[in-house]
Amino acid sequence: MTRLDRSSHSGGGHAKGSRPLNSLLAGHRVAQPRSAPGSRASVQDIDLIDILWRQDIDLGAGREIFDYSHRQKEQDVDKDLQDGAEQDDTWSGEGAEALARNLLVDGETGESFPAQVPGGEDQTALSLEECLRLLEATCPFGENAEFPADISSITEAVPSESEPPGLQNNLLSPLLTGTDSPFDLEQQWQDLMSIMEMQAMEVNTSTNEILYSAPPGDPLSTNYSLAPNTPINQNVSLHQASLGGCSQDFSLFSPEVESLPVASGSTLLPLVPSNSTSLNSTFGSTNLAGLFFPPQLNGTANDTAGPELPDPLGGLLDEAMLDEISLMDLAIEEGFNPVQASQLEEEFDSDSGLSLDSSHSPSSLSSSEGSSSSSSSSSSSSSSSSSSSSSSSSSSSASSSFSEEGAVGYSSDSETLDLEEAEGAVGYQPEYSKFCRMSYQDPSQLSCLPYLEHVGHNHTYNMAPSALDSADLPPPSALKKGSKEKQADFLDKQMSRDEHRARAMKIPFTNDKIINLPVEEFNELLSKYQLSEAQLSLIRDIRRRGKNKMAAQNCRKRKLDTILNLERDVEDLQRDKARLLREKVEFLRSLRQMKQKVQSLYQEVFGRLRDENGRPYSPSQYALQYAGDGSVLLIPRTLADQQARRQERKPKDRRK
DNA sequence: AGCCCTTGTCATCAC
DNA sequence: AAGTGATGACAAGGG
Repeated sequence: MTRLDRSSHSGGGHAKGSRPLNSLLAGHRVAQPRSAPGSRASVQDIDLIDILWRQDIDLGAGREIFDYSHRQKEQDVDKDLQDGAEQDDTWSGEGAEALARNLLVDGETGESFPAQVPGGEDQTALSLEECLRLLEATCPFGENAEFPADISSITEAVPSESEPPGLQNNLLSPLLTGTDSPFDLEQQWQDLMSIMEMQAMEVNTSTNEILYSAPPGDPLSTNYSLAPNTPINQNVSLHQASLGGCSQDFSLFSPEVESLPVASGSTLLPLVPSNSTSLNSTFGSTNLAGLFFPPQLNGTANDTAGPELPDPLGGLLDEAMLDEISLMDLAIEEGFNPVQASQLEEEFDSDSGLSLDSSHSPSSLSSSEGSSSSSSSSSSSSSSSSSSSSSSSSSSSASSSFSEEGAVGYSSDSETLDLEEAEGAVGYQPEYSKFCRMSYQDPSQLSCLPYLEHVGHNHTYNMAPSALDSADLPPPSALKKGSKEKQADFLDKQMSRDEHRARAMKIPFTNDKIINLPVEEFNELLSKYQLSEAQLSLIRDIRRRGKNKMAAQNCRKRKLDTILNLERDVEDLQRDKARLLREKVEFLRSLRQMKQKVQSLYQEVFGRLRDENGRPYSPSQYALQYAGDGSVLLIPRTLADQQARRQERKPKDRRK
């Protein structure tokens, strides 16, 4: 099924695609007087297509396009395409033919109605079920529908006889203004279109269906056209949407617009409307204007304006549209990939923790530690909290849990040691190596540190010689070859400056104790020995430096954790945003479909109604109204207008 | 030799 | 007030 096929069905189909509008219009004017009463057709004569025709008429397209006689010429589309001049004649003939077929033409709107079916009431109530059945029966949008090959025909057909001359070209205007849109918007929109396609949302199908049946002013369709390959339209719509208040005036789904793409964007430019009122003018003949347009849009409707039944979905759509646009923009900005997002969504659906505090964030995981700590047996006795942390973070964050550095005491709740793998996968080498080195600070951990680790970069000045002896023993081969002197040199190199100083000052206990003992025990230790002032001073410096060293390491770890957590938070937010965008698009699509059904139902029901004389009701004089109990009432338009105004005021009052 | 990274250290502040 | 942690800044060592 091609877009072309579908398009024909809606407005295009009626226009029989290629029929030049000027010819259609001319023919119409000649053959179809504004009022052609007297012609009657029974309900039986009305086939589903007829109903759809009327629907399309109500959609606001020029009635010429939808003339009944026109429909009969559907099969001649190809021929019409080939010979436009001939179509003028054909059209004239069709108009006459329409009259001959006893079509009733609305005096104001020019809509043609199959006349007459006995039994009609001013107040006609139909069950909702019945209406739905009718709707299903009329299920429009045949797959084989034809798309108007000549876009100009559509655009030309837009202006109808009932429209003010100056407004005849306005139907497409909002969309055509897209030529003014910045290129980036166009590009973004195209990107978005591709995204939509990737999501396999069947957007094209649903959209096209709507496109060719929905009234041009349908707010829903207006801003959410997902049909691809319509750069101009898309561009405009996005642009307009960004303008907020103007968004409602545009109809991306309007048949005219959708049919634009291939044909000619340039030719459509002249049709740009001057203001939003043009829409109402365009749709003046439709009784759906009120139903499918936000009330405010109907404010300037002329006498022939359609019923002003409030659109129950209008308000929702308005907000939704704007939000949607913004979301789309965001998504585009960030290169939202729906496919990836969907995949990730499942994986991270529940994971949207945004805590930036490394100490609390589940993401603050010590991956490097996991690897390094395991090798370095990092966690000392004081590394209390680390072990308890069961972070779920599988992310690549190399955030380190300081649990192994018990002495340091930095441990985040979320810290986990199972990040080793994740980090390795990520390849965050700097941190990894860093953490490996960091973990040795706790003397108790040194026993597990790889020997080469210290050889390469030994800053364990505060390590007690005894600890170094056990932890930093050279490889067996070295021991075999090395003499005691070599060992001494090696150990000497392994000692930190403070250790050297302590040895030089003949401090009677290890730096490890000096640094890690609690204050009370430390003081007890000092009291046990007779130490000089120099020794005491050195010991205090060693303790201070040792603690500060660990503090610095922790500080650096925290800093890295924070950065990593922030990065992951950004990723999570992007995923969430993508998911929300997808959901919103889905909701909007559903809403659009519902609106379409309601619209079709309205047309179907209204088209079948007949007064006591068997004549159809004029859309300009009557309107259908949904009752609270599910029934549908036929009420005078004046009454409907009043009610619509009332409902229009309510929201305003609420705002106040 | 210069750059970058890691680590230690100091100074300072806050608790 | 002392002890300790946190952190910016600087310097040294190593790749």
